Order: sequence, then C-alpha cells, then structure tokens
Amino acid sequence: MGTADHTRDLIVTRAMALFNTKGYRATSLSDITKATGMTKGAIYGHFINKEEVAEAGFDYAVRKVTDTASLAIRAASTAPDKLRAIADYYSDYVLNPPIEGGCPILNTAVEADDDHPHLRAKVERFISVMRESLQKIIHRGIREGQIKPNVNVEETAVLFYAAIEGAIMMSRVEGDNQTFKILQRRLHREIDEITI
Amino acid sequence: MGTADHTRDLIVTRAMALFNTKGYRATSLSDITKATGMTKGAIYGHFINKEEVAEAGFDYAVRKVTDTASLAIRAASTAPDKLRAIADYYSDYVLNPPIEGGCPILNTAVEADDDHPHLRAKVERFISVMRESLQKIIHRGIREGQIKPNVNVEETAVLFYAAIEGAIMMSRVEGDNQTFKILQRRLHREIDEITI
DNA sequence: TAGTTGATATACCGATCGGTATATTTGCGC
DNA sequence: GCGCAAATATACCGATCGGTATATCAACTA
Repeated sequence: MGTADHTRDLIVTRAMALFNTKGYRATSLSDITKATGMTKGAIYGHFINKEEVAEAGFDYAVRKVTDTASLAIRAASTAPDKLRAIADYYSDYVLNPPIEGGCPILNTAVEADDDHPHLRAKVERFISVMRESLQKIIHRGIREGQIKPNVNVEETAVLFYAAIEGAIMMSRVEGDNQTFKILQRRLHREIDEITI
Repeated sequence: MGTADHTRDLIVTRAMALFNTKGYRATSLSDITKATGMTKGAIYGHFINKEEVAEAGFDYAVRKVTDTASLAIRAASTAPDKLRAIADYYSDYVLNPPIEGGCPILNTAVEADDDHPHLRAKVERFISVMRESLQKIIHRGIREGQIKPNVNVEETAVLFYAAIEGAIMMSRVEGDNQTFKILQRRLHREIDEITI
C-alpha cells in the first residue's frame, strides 16, 4: 500500500483506452487481457469486477484531462488568455485526446446516463467542477478589470463548455477538426468581445 | 410492398427506443423481442440482422426529429424567430425527446464513431443537413434585412448546434434541464444581438 | 375444403460473455 | 536453497449473445 502498483496502473490505463474507444459495454475482459498482456487472474487480483476497472479508468481519465488542461490554463496570466487557452486546448484535443478514443467525459456521459449510476455521478461531478472553474476565471477577470462587468458569468460558462463538447462530438463524427476550428474562432471572437 | 408494413414499423420504433436508451450494443435481440412481443423468427423475417434494425431505427429517429423540428421552425416567420424556435424546441427536447432516451444524434455519434461505419455516416449526414439549415435561415435573414449582415454565418451555425448538443449531454447527465435553460437564455440573447 | 404461400414461433447452434476456483509461478525472508 | 505468501495463469462455469433451421400458423385461392 502507498507505493505505486504498476500492474494496476497498467491495467487501468490500457483498459481506459479501450473503454474510451469502444465503450464500456463493448469492451470485454478478454479485450483487456489482450491489451495488457495479462490474464483474467491478474486482473481480478486487482479489481473485484469489470465495473471497478471502469470506474478506476474514468478516475484516471479525469485526472489526466484535469492535469493537462490546468497546465494550459495556468500558463496564461489574464482571464481572457485563460479562456483562450481552454478553447485552444480542446482544439488540439479533438484529434489528439489525452485518452485515446476522444473525450472521456462526453463518451461516458452518453453511455452511462441510464446504466452505470456511479459513472454517471462521476461525470456529473466533473462537469460541475469544469463549470465552476470557468466561472471562477470569468469572475476573477471581472474583479481584476480584464472582463466587462456586465457579462453573465453563468451563461457564458455553460455556453463555452456545452459548445466545446458539442463540437468535439461533431468533429469526431466528421473525422477531422475543421468544425472545431470554426468553433474555436467563434469562441476567440466571443472572448475578444467581453475583454476590456 | 408499397403499402405500410405495420409489423416492421412496430419493430423499428420499439427497438429504437431501446437503442436510444441503452445503446445499440447493449440492446440484445431478446430485449427487442420482449419490447415488441414478437419472436426472433418475426424479426429476422423483416431484417437480415441486428445491424439493419439499428440503421432502420436511426433513419426513423432522424425522420421524427426532422419532422417535429421543421414543424416548429416553419411556424415562425422571421429568421430570428426561427432561431428562437430551434432553441426552444431543443429545450423541451431534453426531458421529452421525440425518441425515448435522449438525442439520437448525440447518442449514435458517440457510440458509432469507431464501429458501425454506416451509422457514423448517417450521423455525419444529419449534422451536415442541420448546419446547412441553420445557415440558410441566417443567410435568408440577412438577405431580408432581419439579421445584421456582418454576422459570420458559418460560425454562428456551428456555435448554435454544438452548444445545443453539448447542453443536452450536460442536462441529461444532471437529470434535469436547468443547464439547458441557461443555454437557452444565452442563445436568445445571442439572437437578440444579431437581430436588426 | 385442400393446397399454397408468407408470416411467425420454436428449438437449437457455436461463440463469447463476466466471473470463479484452482493450479502454478514468482519473489522475498530466512 | 527452503518455505511461504502474493501475484499470476489456467481451466472451467452458467448465462447470454446473434443468428439459423425448422416447425407451426394464418390467410387466401382454387
């Protein structure tokens, strides 16, 4: 305990790539054994069932998305620049997602909203965190005189994140990021308009 | 032939409700037999395999969404009113979707982008039609002096549809349409701003 | 009413599913 | 090197999967 369990990490990362590409339901235990080079015995030595692998996989995905995103956000100093950094981060994300298979939030949200209540709750929590992060950036921008004070913070945060996730869906179906690039330009324009 | 095949329609509509709720992969033939009250023999008398049921189901879903949406759009006379009608249509759509289980475009896009190339292509085609419809409305609004001529048509269409689909995803995960209502207000505000 | 045809029901197939019980291997304290 | 415990591998389970072959049924024609 406490020290890193490399086998468990290997299973989680490889399995999550499969879950995020094919879906949780469509990924079988034997898919995971092939991808990891391990056997069922090894996997069930670390997890009680497939569902636990899925939840650990989603936690790992959230950690990875959060880490890479907040790195990009922190690199920008002003609120408008942070918002631009988010739009740009997701623009790259479409074809080079941190987890193979696209956006794990979007994918998990769609697959888990009926079955898999634990996963659904985790997605809901992430979306809430994301919205609050966006709102904090905008609020701080207003407080520090970088963003116009009449901006509706809640609406802007929802518009940003909803549009980003929707455009990811569109771009992945289309197989390129042209659509996302169009949205990216529109978000930049939006940011310019609310910047003082 | 030529005349309506009620049995086939029954299978398609009941199956699509399942596909849209649980997913294509997670819906088994025996789920479909239970939902329709028919047996495998009847189903395979009308379809060569499960994939064909899925494609017929998606076609039906697209027809239904298109029909109900264009009804709402046509009821509005000016371009800004048509855009408002679309935002309002989808606001109701979140909790009372025309097909049980949410937005079939979003659900199918996420599930089909790796496997199911035919479904993926159908989704891509619908998204393209939707974008063009939005662009036509805006273009016509500009031509008829209802919408400001400096509006970027392509960007606005992508922003609208992406934000709507993203907000549907968010709202369904959250189990209510509060988030979509916020987006709806933001879209109305956007429409007001581009209206002459 | 007998025969025919298309629709539906039943019974069955091999494959694969998630999961488990048991065997084997690995690595470490001594 | 020995013994033990944890990690991993193997073999197997019942259930269910999509699909098919065959049997039964319903409706219509002659």
